[in-house]
Amino acid sequence: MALPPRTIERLCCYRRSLQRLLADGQTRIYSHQLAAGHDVTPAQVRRDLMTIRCSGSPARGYEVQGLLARIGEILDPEPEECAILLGVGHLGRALLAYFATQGGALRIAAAFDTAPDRSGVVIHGCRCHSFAELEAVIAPRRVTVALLAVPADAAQEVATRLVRAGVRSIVNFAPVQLDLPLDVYVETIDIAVSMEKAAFFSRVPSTTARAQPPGGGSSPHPEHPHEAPRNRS
Amino acid sequence: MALPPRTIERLCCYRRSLQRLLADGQTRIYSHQLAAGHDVTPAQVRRDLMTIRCSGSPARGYEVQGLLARIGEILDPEPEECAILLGVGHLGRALLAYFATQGGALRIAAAFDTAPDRSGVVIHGCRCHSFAELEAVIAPRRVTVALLAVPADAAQEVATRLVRAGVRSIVNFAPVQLDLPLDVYVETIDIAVSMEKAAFFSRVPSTTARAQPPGGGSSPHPEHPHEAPRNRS
DNA sequence: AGATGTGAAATTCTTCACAGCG
DNA sequence: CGCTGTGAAGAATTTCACATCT
Repeated sequence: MALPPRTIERLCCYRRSLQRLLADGQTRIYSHQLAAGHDVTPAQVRRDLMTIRCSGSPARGYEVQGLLARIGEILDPEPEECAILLGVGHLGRALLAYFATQGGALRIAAAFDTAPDRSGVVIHGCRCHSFAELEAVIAPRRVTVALLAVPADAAQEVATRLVRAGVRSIVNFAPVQLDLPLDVYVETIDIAVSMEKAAFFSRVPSTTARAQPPGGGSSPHPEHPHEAPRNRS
Repeated sequence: MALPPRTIERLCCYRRSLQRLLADGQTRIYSHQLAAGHDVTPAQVRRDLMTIRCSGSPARGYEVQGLLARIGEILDPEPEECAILLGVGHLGRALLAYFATQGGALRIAAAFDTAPDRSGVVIHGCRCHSFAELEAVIAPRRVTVALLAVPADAAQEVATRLVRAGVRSIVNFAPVQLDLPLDVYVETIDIAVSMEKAAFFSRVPSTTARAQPPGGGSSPHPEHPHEAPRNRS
């Protein structure tokens, strides 16, 4: 089944909440509870869960474990899948530190950098290789995702080489648009853009202001009073 | 004028290209050229530029400087505006390093951390303070954006305090949903989610496959053959 | 009463398609 | 021509609203 991109994103988020909930011993949850933690409407949660064919009971809500199992079926990589990191500068090291502790299902199996003094060393539990070894190191592995944290002017070249080596999906931290085959998925995380956006919306409080119940007066019957998320774009 | 969030995001990206172009001495550009570098259709570019009331000439395209000036009017912060950084761990330092060199218009004026050995030092040109000094340090400044790079379990507390101190906009790197007043803009950058999404779409090549010209045969007249972006979600 | 499940409506965003200009 | 500017169409996404269950 083909799932909408937005739904996938939300499922990732729901899952984190659900895992925490399960750890805390909560076994059931209502759509509005899950919605509250994620700036979405309960209707959105129900729709998302419906989309992945999860169902709950009006009396008891959804089973936390059931949701986690189903979301896991969709999101979990196969056990042998792994990620690699390209570029072990400040950002690369931060990523290694982050995934060394808080890491999800996908582990960073290897890192690569041009600087000779970064080759061979182990940083936050991850072995760092020279770029020359790229193909050799990833060939025997099943590398699903590459984290591209190299300088902007090297990003395209490295990305092209990654794809030639078989990588199907790239999380790109370089502030450039990568030109790659259509069947390669690219998710760009552009911190400067996020910051500019944030600065802009701190001045102009977001176009998509939540639609107030139209008409000036007090609407006599606000029906479901609890269906309102935050208003962020 | 209220601009759609997606348009704002694209304007940030266009601007970077345009700045590079200008530096290279190019004075004019057509919508399809700008589109090519950003995975959007020329129609989208024209629509975006129309939305911000830029116009070009059919013969010569758009003036690069004119576009930059207009985009600047929209995106540029006022000169005294600045950003602050919360949390000087691995990620925080990476952010400081990044903005020390490649920084845009908004400078990081100060950083904060709980660790005593990080107080008072200057990292990548940015002075690091103790959290106790937060209000005192930011009070005389006009802090528009806060970069929140503290551990997940501290994020909510710090965010609340930031808002109380007058911050209107937060770029949140912690993998938690912040509960804040509606008028505070929050942009969450969740690397784990991005990676899970990337892993998923490496397996399931994206719902929104670009619509092939329907009907099996060769369409006799594919009209504008050059209006096709990448297909990423 | 308060949930879920879900067609249908609404909204947001993108693309089409073409008039008009140079 | 090939490009801009743009109304109108089309997609994607979200929300409404209500039948239904417990």
